[in-house]
Amino acid sequence: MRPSLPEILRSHGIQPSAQRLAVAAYVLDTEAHPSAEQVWARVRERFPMISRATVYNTLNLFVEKGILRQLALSEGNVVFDPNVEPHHHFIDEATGAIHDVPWDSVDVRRVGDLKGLDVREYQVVMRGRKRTRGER
Amino acid sequence: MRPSLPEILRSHGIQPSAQRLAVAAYVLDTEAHPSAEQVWARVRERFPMISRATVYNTLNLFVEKGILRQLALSEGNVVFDPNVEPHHHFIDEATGAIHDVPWDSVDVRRVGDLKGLDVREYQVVMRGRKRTRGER
DNA sequence: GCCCTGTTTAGACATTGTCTAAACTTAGAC
DNA sequence: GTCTAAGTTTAGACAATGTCTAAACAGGGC
Repeated sequence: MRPSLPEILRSHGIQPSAQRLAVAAYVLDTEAHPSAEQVWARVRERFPMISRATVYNTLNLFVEKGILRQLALSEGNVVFDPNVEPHHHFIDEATGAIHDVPWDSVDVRRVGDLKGLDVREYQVVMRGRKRTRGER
Repeated sequence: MRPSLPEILRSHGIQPSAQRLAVAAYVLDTEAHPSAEQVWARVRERFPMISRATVYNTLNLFVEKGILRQLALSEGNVVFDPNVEPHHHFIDEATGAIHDVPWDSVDVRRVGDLKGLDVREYQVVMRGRKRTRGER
């Protein structure tokens, strides 16, 4: 069973507040990889008085505390991902949608062998189209 | 021997002009992965009357015509790369510098096997530090 | 020379994000 | 319950990056 939102925040050193919970409720439970403006729009539906600055502050705080990851994959789109475990990304060229790809479904080798480079983390970024229907 | 700049532009369907050549002279011959503003600053040193809009137009045109690639790797930084062949990227966390990594120096397998995804292109994005001295 | 087409320009505008100072809320001490 | 200090939120100003527009400006073909 998943810990409650206030527990998740507290366990990462974040003091819960109504605004932070509202942001967390949306952003920790989406696969949509939303931008900051999209998060603001969504949260405002249920919490119309929340300010833009608070949403930005909160997202940055969550990233800093490690419950969210910030991604910049396609041009000019910074986006948030609640999946902080290592994984890859697939970008649908038709729609721009970003999908997570499980770590184990791709083999990457020899990354550690690059001379002169101390690679601390990596991911494969893929671009293409989602297949229609069940082909493959 | 490398074709002259006007030939490169023409062979990609771009009509050469003084401004386009000035942008090309810098951006096609750098490994620095500059942003649009950096390109503007650099080009202006030798060509002080060039406008910002022209630099943006020209870079977008070059990307569209395939002599330049646009990258968005680290947060909020859109950057240009004259290397349009497949290759990977390494981002130095200390400096933010982006380095090209040759395609063959990393093995990636099973990318084609992902079900539901038709992957048309991919790259490995690595983050870490450059090693000091000759270790490894 | 004169058109026509394509290019360049300055500045207005849009979008995304940060900063500031004041107002507000909370937790804990009393 | 009240007080205070610390932390949080707010609106709006500001900054950085990028696009758009309308006018000015080549340059080639006639």
